[in-house]
Amino acid sequence: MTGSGALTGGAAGPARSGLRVVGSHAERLDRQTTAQRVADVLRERVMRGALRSGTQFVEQQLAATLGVSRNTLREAHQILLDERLLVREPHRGVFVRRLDTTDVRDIYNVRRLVECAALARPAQPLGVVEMRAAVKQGRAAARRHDWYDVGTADVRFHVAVTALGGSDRLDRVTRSLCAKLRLACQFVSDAYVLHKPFLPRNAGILDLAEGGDYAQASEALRTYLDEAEAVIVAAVGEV
Amino acid sequence: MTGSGALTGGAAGPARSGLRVVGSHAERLDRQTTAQRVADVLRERVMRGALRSGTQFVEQQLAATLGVSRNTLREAHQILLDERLLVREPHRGVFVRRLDTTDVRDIYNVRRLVECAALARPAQPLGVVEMRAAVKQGRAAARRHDWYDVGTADVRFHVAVTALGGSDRLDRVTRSLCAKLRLACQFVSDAYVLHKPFLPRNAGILDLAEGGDYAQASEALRTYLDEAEAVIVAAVGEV
DNA sequence: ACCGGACAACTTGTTCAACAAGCTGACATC
DNA sequence: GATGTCAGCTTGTTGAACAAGTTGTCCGGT
Repeated sequence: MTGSGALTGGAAGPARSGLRVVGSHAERLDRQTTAQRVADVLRERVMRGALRSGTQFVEQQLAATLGVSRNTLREAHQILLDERLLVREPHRGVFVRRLDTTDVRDIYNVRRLVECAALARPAQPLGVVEMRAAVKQGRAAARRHDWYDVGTADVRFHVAVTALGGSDRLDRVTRSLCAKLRLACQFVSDAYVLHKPFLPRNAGILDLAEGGDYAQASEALRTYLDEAEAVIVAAVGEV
Repeated sequence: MTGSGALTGGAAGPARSGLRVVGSHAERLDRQTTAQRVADVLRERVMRGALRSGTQFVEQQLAATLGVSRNTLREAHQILLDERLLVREPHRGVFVRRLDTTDVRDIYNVRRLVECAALARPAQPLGVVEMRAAVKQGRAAARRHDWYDVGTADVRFHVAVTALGGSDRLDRVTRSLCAKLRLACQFVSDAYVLHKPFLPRNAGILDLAEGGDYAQASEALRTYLDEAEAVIVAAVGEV
């Protein structure tokens, strides 16, 4: 161990101290393996756009700078490979995934199906409080002109919408799709254009949901997704 | 390398010879890494029920019998871990996942959403030929009393249904959920009870779809899923 | 008989060094 | 200009080693 300490990334996650009320039947302790932490660090870098689409992860070099062994790094790669943030070309290397317009359209098709269904017939209406928190976080980030954080808040909002449906698995789908979409965000010339218009939209959807008008909220969400798709498809298409 | 040859699994996949028309922008060659092949072998064993839910994968021993190194085996584990067929308890080991009734219900919720939507408004109606092939395969397997293969055909049928929707990502979701459900099948006392009643159901859904009555086909599918859920929940619940 | 602590055996977590397999680009050849 | 060869580099895989953590056992104290 070189002790470079490159792994002391950021916050390890929300609300993690002492004993946890175990969700259903999951991990007992939140201790993470090194490979998972490495994956977290790399995921964050990729989503922030620090590693552009298409750049290669060179094992030896990356392992050295992160202060972990090549084997451990490879385990981390496998995690991100499965999340489809990276792709592996045998004997050539792993690369940050490139999304094309087909990918973006497919992702939005799935999001329309999943999110709109959850919002139209919510199984856990109490989830709106999380939506509200996300809107608040987004506004605060916008005031700071921290567009990455605006994006994070947006993801949080849409995961919250999905959570209304009460399915852990669908939550994971939305989270994963939003993460992948961030790969495409780097093609939008400036983040301002990408995120700003969608803040009031989320707020509008929240209002409708809080008013109990889920049908109309779901419609508004569909419009949101259509427009977001158009923006990103345009950005990706002109590369 | 011990040369035990334990990895020479089964068919590497369908329709793979010579040059392929590259799907969209994916792998150029179908060459697999050793870890992937190991993962394939283990996945097959788990789904066949050869490794019961809860059994531990002991690394040293398993690596030896498979004729691969511990590191490679760990990469394979990571793949199956990502697919959530296995769970890891830090410093204790990886285990074949155990599904509870909550899991089963959630899985069927997602399947209802995804499959019924695809069948109700098919984007690629030509996909029915694959559905038909799956029904045929299922009947043939039933005549042979090969209930595992009946299950495989059933998965194929429902993936085909999902494929009508035209979304690669949703296909993967269905495939993954069906794989996980197989973990629960071992709790059904005999496979006959589990699979036999659903053969004619699939055939009925196929008839409706071929007749162009997608709305009613979708309804029939929903009924199918409701009943299948009940059977498996009952089996898992009484353990 | 019950409790808690020390301890040994074992498994997983991680690293390291080495070599085999396969890709890439440069150079030589026709 | 097209093709073949070769060296250099990166990834794929292995085996051995040690650190860290878990589990069960033994033992003395009460």
